[in-house]
Formats: sequence, C-alpha cells, structure tokens
Amino acid sequence: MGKMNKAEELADRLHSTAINLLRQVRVQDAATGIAPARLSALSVLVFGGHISLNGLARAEQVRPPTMSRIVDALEAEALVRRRANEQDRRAVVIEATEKGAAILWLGRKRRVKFLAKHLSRLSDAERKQIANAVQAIQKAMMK
Amino acid sequence: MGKMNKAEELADRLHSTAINLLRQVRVQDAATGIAPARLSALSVLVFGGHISLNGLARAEQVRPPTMSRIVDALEAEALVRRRANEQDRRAVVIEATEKGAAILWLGRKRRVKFLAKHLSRLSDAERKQIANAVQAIQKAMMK
DNA sequence: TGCTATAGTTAGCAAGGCTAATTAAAACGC
DNA sequence: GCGTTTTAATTAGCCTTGCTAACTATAGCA
Repeated sequence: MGKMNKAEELADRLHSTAINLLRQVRVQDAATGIAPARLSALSVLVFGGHISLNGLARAEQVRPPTMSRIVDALEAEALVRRRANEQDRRAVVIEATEKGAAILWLGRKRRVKFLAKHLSRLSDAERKQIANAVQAIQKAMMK
Repeated sequence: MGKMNKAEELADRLHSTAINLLRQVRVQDAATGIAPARLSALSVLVFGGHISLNGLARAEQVRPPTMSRIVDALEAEALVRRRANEQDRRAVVIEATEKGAAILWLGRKRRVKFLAKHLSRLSDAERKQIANAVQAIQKAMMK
C-alpha cells in the first residue's frame, strides 16, 4: 500500500470515513425531493438569511452561472424568491420563502435524526471523542 | 435554530465538518485532471484489482449504465482496459493499466499529503482524538 | 429444447459543474 | 459631467454523472 507515515495513514482513513458518512446521509436528503445542490443552497438561505446571488455562489463554492440556474429551479418551485436590491440595481437579493424554510427544516431534521440514531449506538465516551475530533478537524482545516 | 438535543447537535456539526473537509480535498483531486467519478472508480481498480463491471458499479454505488460510461471514458484515456471473462462470456473484466495506477498513486499522494499537512498543525493528543473518532464513526455507521 | 435470469450496452433525460459572451448598473478618473 | 472600467447577473453552450427503459447476448435450468 506504499509507505505512509502515521499522519498520512490518519489522513487517508479520515478521508474514507468522511466519504462514507456523506454517502449514507445523502440517501436521507433524497427524501426531501429536492436535488442536492438546490437543498444545499436553500440551507444557506434559511440559516443565513437573504444574500446576493454572487454571495450565495461564493458560499457554495460554485460560479455565478451555476448558482443562477440553481436559484431558477428553486424559484420555479416557490422555495426562494428574488428581490430587487434598492441600493444597487445590478444586484438581486435572494431569500427563502416560508415554504422553502419549512421543507428545509423537515429535511434537516430527518438527516440529523438519522445521524443521531447511529451515534446513539456509541458510548458517551465515544461521542465525546467525536465531539473533540470535530473541533480538532475544524481547527486543522480552517484558513 | 430549533431545539436539538446533544446527540443531534453533534450529528449536525459532524455533518458540516465532513462536507467542509471533502470540499477542500476535492480541489486537490482536480489537479489529477481526472473527473471525480472516474478517479473514484479507478481507485477501486487500483486498490482492489480486477473486477466485473457490475461489481465495480456496486462498489461505487451507481447503476451499471453509469459505470459503463465511466469505464468508457477511462478506457479512452488508457487508464483501464476491458478484458474478456473466459468463464462467462457475458461478463467483462476491468483492470487498471500501468498508466492508470501511476496517475492514481500520484493523486492519492497529493491528497493525503494535503490532509496530513493540515493535521500536522495539531498536537499529538488532538490527532489521537481524531484517530479514535474515526474508529467510532465507522462503528456507528456500519451495518 | 425452450424459458428465465443475468451481464453489459445503448439511448435519452435531468442535474449541476464550467467558460465565454452579453447586458445593465455602479464607480472611478480627469 | 462624461467616458472608461469594473461589477452583478444572466444566457448560451459544453461536459460529467446520475437515472430508467429497452435491447443483445450468454448462462442456467426445468
């Protein structure tokens, strides 16, 4: 398997574990009936409030044309709306509708419950380890 | 933010952290010049050896037509080859070429080094926590 | 032998990523 | 104040990757 030092072995296992975890969670998200990129963008709007299209694209790490189309689709289902920005008439303000927020909350609840159910099979000590590790990973990956 | 118990809060943070980690790693993988689904399939072939098309589709959790097209693309770049299965002439055997294996190893090395570099900013104790957490998460999610 | 099940491919659709080019408005420089 | 440059968003058009339905060919079985 090639020579890897301990940090590299950890990196490798961490990577596989993250892939696996998200793969399983994605199945839950499918139940919302909203495609993944749309759900993710909607989530930013619901938790972060209104934002410009470019801002939303940056938050989701995609290019503006990609986000423009995602917002088109969300708007067509009345999950978000575009508003004019009075200060800058080039810009649009995007915000979740009540319907969008409600659907997102249901999906989020389902996803979190799914994960929490799995985590509940662990001991308190193991959950504490995960909580610590999450903080450490965030520290390691930030900036 | 809605009422969540401790397990649910942990689930939520774990989820965001996994998303964030993979988002950053994906940038590294882009440097291989191989599209993500192709890179992932190639990885299964390099680390797992030859396998049938349906087997590879199952391993990657996609449908056979999707995998058939991914293998087409990999074959067009000489990263994998299709071989006949002598025992069952309906089946094909797919295997990585030398070129495919070499490129995959380079990409994997880059990805692991990137992650390891970030992890190296942590203390030994923090890395130990992550190692423990990885095991706990795998235990929680398996079955 | 003939039915049924299995392996793989082909065709065609939808989602989501990109760049290049366009339009409109804002900001700047003189 | 006016022309130029920059910025926000959209449109057009491409590629990748997921899917289902339908088809071909072979294997397995009764």
